[in-house]
Amino acid sequence: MLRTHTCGELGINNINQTVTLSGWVQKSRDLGGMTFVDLRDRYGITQLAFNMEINAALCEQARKCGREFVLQATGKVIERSSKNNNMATGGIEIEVTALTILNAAITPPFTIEENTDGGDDIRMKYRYLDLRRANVRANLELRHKVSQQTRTYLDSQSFIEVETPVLIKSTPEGARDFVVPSRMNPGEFYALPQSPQTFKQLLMVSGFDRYYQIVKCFRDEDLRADRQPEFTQIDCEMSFVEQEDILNMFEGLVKHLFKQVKGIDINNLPRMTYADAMKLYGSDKPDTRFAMQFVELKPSSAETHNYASPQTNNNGNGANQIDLTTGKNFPVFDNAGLVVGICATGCAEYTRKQLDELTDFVKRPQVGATGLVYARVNADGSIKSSVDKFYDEAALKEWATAFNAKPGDLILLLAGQADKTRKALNELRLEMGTRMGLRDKNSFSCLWVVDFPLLEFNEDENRYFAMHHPFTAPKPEDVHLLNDFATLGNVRANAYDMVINGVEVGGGSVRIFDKTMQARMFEILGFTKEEAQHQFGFLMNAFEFGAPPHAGIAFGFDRLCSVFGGADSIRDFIAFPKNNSGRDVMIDAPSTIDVKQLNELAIQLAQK
RNA sequence: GGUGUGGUAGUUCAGCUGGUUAGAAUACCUGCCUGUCACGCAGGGGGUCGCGGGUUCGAGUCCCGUCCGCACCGCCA
Repeated sequence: MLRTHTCGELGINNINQTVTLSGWVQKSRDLGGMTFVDLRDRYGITQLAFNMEINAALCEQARKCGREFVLQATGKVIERSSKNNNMATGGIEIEVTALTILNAAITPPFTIEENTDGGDDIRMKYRYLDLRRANVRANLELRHKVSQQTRTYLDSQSFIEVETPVLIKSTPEGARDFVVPSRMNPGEFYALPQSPQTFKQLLMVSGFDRYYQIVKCFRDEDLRADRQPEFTQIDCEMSFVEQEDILNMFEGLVKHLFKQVKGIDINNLPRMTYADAMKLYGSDKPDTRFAMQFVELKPSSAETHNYASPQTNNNGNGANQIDLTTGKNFPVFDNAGLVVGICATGCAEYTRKQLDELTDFVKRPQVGATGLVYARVNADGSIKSSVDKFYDEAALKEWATAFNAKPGDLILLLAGQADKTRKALNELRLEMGTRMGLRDKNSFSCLWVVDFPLLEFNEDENRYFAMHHPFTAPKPEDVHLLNDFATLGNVRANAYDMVINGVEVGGGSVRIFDKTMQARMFEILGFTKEEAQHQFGFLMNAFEFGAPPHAGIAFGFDRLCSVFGGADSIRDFIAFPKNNSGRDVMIDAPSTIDVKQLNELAIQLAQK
């Protein structure tokens, strides 16, 4: 062993021991007569002390060691004459008697510190140096803990981990596949799995009634801060269960993880229907760390959108919807499919500039609103709005009542086509939450969103797509709606998402396990019998051999880790992530391959 | 495919309506310094202003094109 201890463990109790440490030079401070070197490894930093009077040659040697040199130092643990209470080992230092330079290093392109001076680009190019930084290392340690505790919990619940293949078959539904050419079968391709979905269902048919796998999945779609082309799922499936069993089992997993990894006890997860989530938050993944729920003002010509009436409303007070009948023909509102707003507590003092910023925010193409109407509730109870011309004091007072707005509050309203307006208000709500400091990284609000629609209509292709995936079972009470094209959009599924702090961390469904129903689903999704047989025949065949009722869920493991770590981006929870364009800038992938390889694969590149 | 934003020293950035020799901090190098821990002090080196074209007496700055980073929209069953 090249060390007796790590750089993070020595303290006042080790005084007078002779130890050997190995690690990297974090920093060296040359004071002339003496030199201090901070030696770093995974576990911490320990100060090495060199003194010209004690050993001049050694001190000279220490001076030559630059940042990131790899050293082995032997010496005596001594108590510091001036202690540093900011570091774990700050009470002691090593009076070095022997020093070996195990390896020299050139100067790194950025500082290896928590607050590095390096930008994202250069950090990714030298990711192996970036990973030396304590906070990035801590993220990977967190990831390790989450995976260990996931295995501990699922093992305790009799789940077994089964590996499924990575080279599988391409299917047209869902995300774009990454494909891999087959040398032995010229002209044919494997696909990398978007998820092990069909395999885990086949494992249910095989009788492995509790399966899980922490598994890499691949989707060839554009990236985001929270989306990578290869990512990791906690993939789970159970037999002989109903939706309720899944929700309880995996609520248990999340509670276990919060307790073991973060030391936090979380309450039972509330359940919100998809319809309520859309109506109250304009999103199927609401950030419930703060309320600020939507309140609808009903214009005379409101279009109908049958989101179920919510059980809760704004802070439990006020009406969630009031008639906008006292208006004096404010055309924007009168012609809108939906007038909906939020109440920002204590924001009545917002300046003109701030309100203009908010208006610009909602008018960005990514948000897409055409304008923003505000109403301030002044300290004396009077109301000043941007539409005073159209609405009298009495009408505005009705609004304030609907929003349960108190003096000092600010009401923000958007109007337009219903779905787009809800979506835009969702963005505004999150922006206000951020501005008002209501989205604390260290507080966690978890919930289940349930009763998703089974199908989603795509106007471009003029057909229905599975909102979750084609193996999701409709709610039994809605099955009759499948018989009429006009009511397909109203069919609800036994599908559920887990949402933490506005992040969809997991989702799943009760599956179809009946061949006839599965065939019917493929038919609704526009598959011919032949296509369905060709692509998913193996699954429907399996269903003929005694498939048990089953259901499952998959968690986005990288996202779960980033939520636990309080970060918006998943990249720093992945050791070697891809950049925005799907490139690994460190190894410079993807890359071209030579003609010989292409010939072996019987592939000819298209001429540009 | 689209929108926004950025690209200037090793690194992070400043650089106004175009106008002397492009700056700061930090890092790096040299010297001094015996209790530092963001050590201090003195000095020094370091630039294809992403790339290509254009306007102009003159371009880091203006225009056009292009490449790249980041964030977002579309997309992500």
